[in-house]
Amino acid sequence: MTVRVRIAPSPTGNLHIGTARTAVFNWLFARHHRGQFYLRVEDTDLERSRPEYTQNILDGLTWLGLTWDEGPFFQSERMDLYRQAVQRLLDQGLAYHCYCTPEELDAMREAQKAKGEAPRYDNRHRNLSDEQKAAFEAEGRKPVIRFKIEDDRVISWQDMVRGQVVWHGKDLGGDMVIARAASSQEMGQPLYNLVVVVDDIDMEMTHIIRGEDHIGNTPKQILLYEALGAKVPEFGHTPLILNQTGQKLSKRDGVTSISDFQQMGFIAPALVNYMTLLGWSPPDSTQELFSLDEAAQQFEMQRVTKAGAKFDWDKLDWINSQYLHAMPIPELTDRLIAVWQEAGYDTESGIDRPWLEQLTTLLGPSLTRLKDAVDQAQGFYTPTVQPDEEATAQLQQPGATAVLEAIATALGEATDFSAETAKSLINQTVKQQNVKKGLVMRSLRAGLTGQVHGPDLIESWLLLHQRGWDTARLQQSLALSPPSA
RNA sequence: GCCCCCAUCGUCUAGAGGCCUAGGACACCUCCCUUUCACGGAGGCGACGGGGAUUCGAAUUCCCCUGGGGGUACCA
Repeated sequence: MTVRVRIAPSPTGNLHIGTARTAVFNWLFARHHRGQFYLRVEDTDLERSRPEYTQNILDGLTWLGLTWDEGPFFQSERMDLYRQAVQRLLDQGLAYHCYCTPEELDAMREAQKAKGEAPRYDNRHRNLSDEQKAAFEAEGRKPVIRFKIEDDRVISWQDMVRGQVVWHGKDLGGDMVIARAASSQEMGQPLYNLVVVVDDIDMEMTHIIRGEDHIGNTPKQILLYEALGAKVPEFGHTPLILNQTGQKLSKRDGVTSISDFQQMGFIAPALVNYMTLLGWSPPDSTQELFSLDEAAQQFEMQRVTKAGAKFDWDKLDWINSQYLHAMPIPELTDRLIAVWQEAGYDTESGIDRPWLEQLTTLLGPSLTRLKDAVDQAQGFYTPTVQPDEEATAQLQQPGATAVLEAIATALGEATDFSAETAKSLINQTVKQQNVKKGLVMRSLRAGLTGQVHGPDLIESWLLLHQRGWDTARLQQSLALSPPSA
């Protein structure tokens, strides 16, 4: 039998990292078993669903590389199917019209709570007579449709990650609403639990892998599978991604949507790698860096953890940096050019590809996120220097001015310029000024870049020289430093 | 409140009765590399929530407690 799984996001927000992680597990499971991965957009809540969110979700999954084999299907386009199923349940006497008002239900639940009981629907309209129904209709009440859940039912399943799970019918909150209120002739909008089951049956899903927050829906859905005469699929409830305080990660926790991570400079393979590690580890658990395809080969639900995992920015950063550092220079250059252009840097005038690749080579090892390249490259896209506090202090050091003057002079006399030239200029200055090399290096860095920290000085100098900015910068820094004695 | 789930270093995890003096990774600390910063390399710090039970032997099995989380809609 072909394995068939799905990701079923609701377009009520951007692609959430929790949803994406569920998608990762489903994708890996499908690939591992050479099965099919479906994408279904659960947009039955017309009030909250928005097309731009759907787009964001599709874009996000694509960006992550979680390609789907079938879909996207839209539930909003499949309403007839759901209504037919509801009608069937009605016809079979497994569902019925309930005329309770929201106010009545609230009052009932309040009373139950006050008595220390679990709030639930007490099935009061399960056996209404025709007269009673007529009376409610006459009042203008519009009924919802409820599916019968027997209190004494025991529902259990073998969960792919949790083992045997058992629920009792009485804990399911009473007969459940499967269609919203509407006049009894029309039938209201079908609701989540019903719709999901109808689709999963129709699409022949074999395994349902979803977040643990859905575990309470599973017994209700199993009852619906039975009522609709369908085979019950396997279920696997994955642990949730938690915030710093250990609660389910939600939009209120700040950055949680995939597009935000993308925006911040994380790259897809790194993010997906990290999400996979949040709740799963390969058989060789010392291996932490792997591609989606590598993970798919080894993926098994048995290795999915049961406990929730706190989201850890440090680890994500580390993984992202590993990918960035391992990326071939041409590719990294392309990505950085995009980032620089977005930051408003002119990557074209007076610049050639080799220069860009050299700069990328210089900066690459210090990048954690692509966006880091904006700050780090700033000095290479600005003709002038603005020495910061530390650099200014360095320029005030005894002998610093003389050193810069000497280098500026020698630089003016140099005919060609290479790493060797730069090194010999430095050594020459050390001898000529009779100072420590450290003074020359630090002063030169301060004078050239305006900072006391940064990437390799010689390489930086080469890059600046190619732009023709080094001499002017030295002069500029000289103007700020005290005259040499 | 009620129901369900979970419980190993600060964090992510390995561990399916002896291989555990509990392994790896992130973070942190030290050293090396580097006359800067970072990268890289080598070390270090650091955990089985508590109590019973089973067993020759328990991080691993069972029970209780404690703690944490999820759910409890005419949302998904």
